[in-house]
Amino acid sequence: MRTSNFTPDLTDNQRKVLDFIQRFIAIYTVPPKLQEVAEGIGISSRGVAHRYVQALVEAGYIETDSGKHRGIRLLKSNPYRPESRLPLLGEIAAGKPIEAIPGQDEIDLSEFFGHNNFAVQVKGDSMIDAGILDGDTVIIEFRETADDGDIVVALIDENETTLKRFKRSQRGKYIKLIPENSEMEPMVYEAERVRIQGVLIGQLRKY
Amino acid sequence: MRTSNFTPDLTDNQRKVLDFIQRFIAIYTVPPKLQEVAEGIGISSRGVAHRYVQALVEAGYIETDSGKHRGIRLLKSNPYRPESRLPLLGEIAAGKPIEAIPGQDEIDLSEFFGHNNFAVQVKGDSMIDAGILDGDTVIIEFRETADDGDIVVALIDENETTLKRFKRSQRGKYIKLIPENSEMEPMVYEAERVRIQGVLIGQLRKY
DNA sequence: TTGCTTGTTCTCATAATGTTCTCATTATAG
DNA sequence: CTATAATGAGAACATTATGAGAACAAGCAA
Repeated sequence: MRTSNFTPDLTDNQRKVLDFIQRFIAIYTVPPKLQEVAEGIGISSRGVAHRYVQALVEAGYIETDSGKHRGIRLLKSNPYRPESRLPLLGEIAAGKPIEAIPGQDEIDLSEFFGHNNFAVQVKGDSMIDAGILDGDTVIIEFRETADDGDIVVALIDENETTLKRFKRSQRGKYIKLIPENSEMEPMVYEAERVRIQGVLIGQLRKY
Repeated sequence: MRTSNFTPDLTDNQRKVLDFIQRFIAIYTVPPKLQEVAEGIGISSRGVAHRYVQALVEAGYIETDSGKHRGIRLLKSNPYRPESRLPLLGEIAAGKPIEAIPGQDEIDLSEFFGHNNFAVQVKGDSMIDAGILDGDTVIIEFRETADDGDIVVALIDENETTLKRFKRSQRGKYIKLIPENSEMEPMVYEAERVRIQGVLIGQLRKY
């Protein structure tokens, strides 16, 4: 519970409130309202929460937009920034223990969270040979164009949506949508019938 | 890019509306009308929906083609989405356009970033039937015990590390490490020779 | 065109939130 | 012990945010 900030000018509870506000913002991206602050530190009075918040204002840790809902602003940077990186420990199944390779590298998932991205849950086995199983979640970048070989979310006849590998015919008149499953056949459509909704940029699965 | 030092320029419901509009466009490819916005956030008044939409216009998030039906255009996406969550659009590949999953409209990846987790890059095809391909990244929770059926990172003879499905023999004297690849055979070791380093909790792939 | 739908502008109410108090209780220093 | 600071509850009030719906204008389709 010890943090790097040593703040002797705050009481324990004021410290607790500041801590809560920082964590709240990290999680929800918006500051808490007084009711939430109160609950966050285990009391029931908005008035008391307000008193703590004012103390933090006077101590110079935060500002408030007086009257506005969720009007708290942090003045110093938030130590609880959400993490989107993980230590990457090296390749597995090689001859050495994992521990022998200290975390010198990390993997950054922030590109998964871009503004035009969304996640879709996959139903069915049509992409099983590409390692995309029924129930997996795929991450799609919202785009209207794709390159040959991309895996795309395609809308057919403004009606049916599928995840397939994309290929254009030589003159661009037809579009071939190729399942990655040896038991299924590629489908060919006139280009006008197919609209790209997005391109696969990632895939993930929770166990 | 989102920092912590700001007061939200949108109220809770205004954010909800922005979120709804983005999701609506992703699903139906056209912007919603006010009636749909109203229903989308659980109110019945077109007038109120209009007020929210106007607030978003003034905040610079959207534009409207004044008077036109479905005249909303997105300008910038909302910065209020935490970097560990993605909008989740529902299941793909069924016969219909993507539908939202009721009750669950985003996926949260924050559990991937726990302190005891690390990422490992997979080498080889031994888990290919489980949809884990060569080059994939798996997310491991650092643990020393596992249950039967878990996929684990196991260290054999303090020397060799592999990713396999874990199974204990009835008396616990032996441990079977099962590859998910029909061309490979399970391996059996005396329990002392195998040490669990972690358990698979997630898997991801970048394209 | 006609008739219906949709967007826009209002007013009126109500709920939710921030703010300021008073009063009581607990912890702590001296 | 007493004095003081810190804490908690909650009432009362002001302001902000929200919701319903009427009335009218503008778009849209048959």
